[in-house]
Amino acid sequence: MDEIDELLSIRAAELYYEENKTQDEIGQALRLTRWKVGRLLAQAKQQGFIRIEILHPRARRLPIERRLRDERGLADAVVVSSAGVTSAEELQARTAQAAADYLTSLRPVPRTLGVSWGRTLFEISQHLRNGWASGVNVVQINGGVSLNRRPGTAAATAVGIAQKAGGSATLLPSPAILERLETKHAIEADRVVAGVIDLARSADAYLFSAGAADHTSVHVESGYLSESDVDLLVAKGAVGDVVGRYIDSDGNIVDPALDARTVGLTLDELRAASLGVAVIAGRAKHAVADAVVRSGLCSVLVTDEATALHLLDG
Amino acid sequence: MDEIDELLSIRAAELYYEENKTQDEIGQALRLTRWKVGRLLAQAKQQGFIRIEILHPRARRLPIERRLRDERGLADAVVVSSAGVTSAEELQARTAQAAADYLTSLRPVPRTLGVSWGRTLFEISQHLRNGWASGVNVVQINGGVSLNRRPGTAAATAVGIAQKAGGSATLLPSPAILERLETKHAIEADRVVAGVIDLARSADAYLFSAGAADHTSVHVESGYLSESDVDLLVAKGAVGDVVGRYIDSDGNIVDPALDARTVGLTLDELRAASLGVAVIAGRAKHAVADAVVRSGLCSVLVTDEATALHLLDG
DNA sequence: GCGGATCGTGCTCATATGAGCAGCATCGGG
DNA sequence: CCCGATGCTGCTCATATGAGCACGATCCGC
Repeated sequence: MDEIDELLSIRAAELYYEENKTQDEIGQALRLTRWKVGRLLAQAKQQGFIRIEILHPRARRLPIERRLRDERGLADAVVVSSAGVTSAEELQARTAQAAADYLTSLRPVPRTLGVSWGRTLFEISQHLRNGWASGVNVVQINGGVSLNRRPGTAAATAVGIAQKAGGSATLLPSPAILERLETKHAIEADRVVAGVIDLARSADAYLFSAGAADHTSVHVESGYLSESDVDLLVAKGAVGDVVGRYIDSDGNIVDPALDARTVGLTLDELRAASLGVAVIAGRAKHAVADAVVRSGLCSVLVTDEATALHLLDG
Repeated sequence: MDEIDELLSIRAAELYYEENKTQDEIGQALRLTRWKVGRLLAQAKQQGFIRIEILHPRARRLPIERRLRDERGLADAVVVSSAGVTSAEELQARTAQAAADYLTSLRPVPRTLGVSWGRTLFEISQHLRNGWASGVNVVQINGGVSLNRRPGTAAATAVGIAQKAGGSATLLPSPAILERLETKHAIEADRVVAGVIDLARSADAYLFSAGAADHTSVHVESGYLSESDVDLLVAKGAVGDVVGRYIDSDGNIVDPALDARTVGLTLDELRAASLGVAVIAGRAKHAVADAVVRSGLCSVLVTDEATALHLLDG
């Protein structure tokens, strides 16, 4: 397109989009035929001079979702728009809302839903509406008794999701990570715990998030790991955790010994699931999100625009 | 619009604008009639959920131009888009380009064009194309012999504009501001000077900018005023200058004594012109721009989006 | 200078969209 | 409980837009 056509296409776009003239009227104004105007507008669009944004907290970015499906092999993806977002909290809220919406629209409705816990999951539970489904049994897929602060959020999350669906929750009565391997084996040998884990393995769908490998992690907050433990994991290449298990950028377990002391579904079990919905948002989680998607830990990803673009460009 | 319709309108907008589906297809996807979809889209637009931007250095904001004409009584207005502008220089360049475009498209082509001088005018002269008009006589409307730095830009501006139009330039051989009133009278009495000013009074159109009342002013740079002179003018309420004459926010002369020593057209002569094009852009000039428009110094304004919005909101 | 290839143009025709209207549901006052 | 007012729905019809095509201009190699 030459200079003169480029300028004309801008003039045409102004009249078309800002003054909502018809292409015919624009043609008269600029002394062009309406077909020429149509072509100019098409070119302006195609060259990216026209930017159309949907400004709404619930807005999604369908073209990016499509690319995630096509280029990253995901079964499905939900990407919330970052347009107009000012704080990390707002982004987190939008993503949680989108995850809640996705869960609500799932067909067939899962009879058993395995869930992890953490800030993201808790927020999703709060964004779900009463009656989002009926008769869903929610089961925890990893250990989650908080040790110090915010006791019970893990339980509150699962129970909240279940109650709002008019179903029941099955809690995993175990710490996330145990200090000694023997204790972990003993806990797993417990009839109740073993039963819950079996139930978790049989879930129709899983909903989980991922944590960044830094000091803000819920595992540090909950007392399962110390800040220096996390530093050590980072030194070994950890980018974050999924259901309490720390992985590197290829999705491999960073510290097998630690992993062996972690209660709940293994990552391979999660990978084998037919429907695993990961909800991961925010700048801090770009690296984990990448690892999760690359290593096939989820089949569905709910995320924000910036994280999605990171996955696609990287 | 209730919550559910709002959400639907967002979903519809996503499919319509991002996936370019037809309203009918969207209807099928969302189980709505195509009329409902059309109404949802109209609502989304009307409620401002859809934002269409034209991203191009030459893009204008026609709705704002219309408001300037309607609400501020201008005969015409040109507002350049600020979208994607990163520096003040870029904004200045866009505005100068727009002014050059406006001048080029002026019908009837002015036979005599009165111009001021300064950074903005110089930039406009550079953005004009060779042959932008034919046979325009350009005449300076205020004194403009630079005293120290950048000698000759005032002359270069007028000559440049004239040459590119295949016409001639008539320079006003006088300083902008004289130190003594007597000298000013003497200069004005000079046959050549008086002739130029008479010619300037008879111009068909005027093109001028405005300066901010601060130390970056060309009058300081050129040595006509000291920094403390400007401080004094500001203390008296000056917001900026037009053709070397400092005005307050109502467009009144701030310092009549200084004004009497300033050579060139008076503001009242400028106000009486049938076509006066003011080109004013940038954050620093919001206040002068306001004064110029309020007091009717120009009939046409070329400016940037932010300045225009300032004029409309204030 | 000639003939083919290429491109842009303005048409025809099919499709998509918007305006306006009659029918129906919903709501609140009598 | 009834009835008119209100607002939403899905239609008809007019208009705006897009797809595809035939024509003529322009460019380039021979």
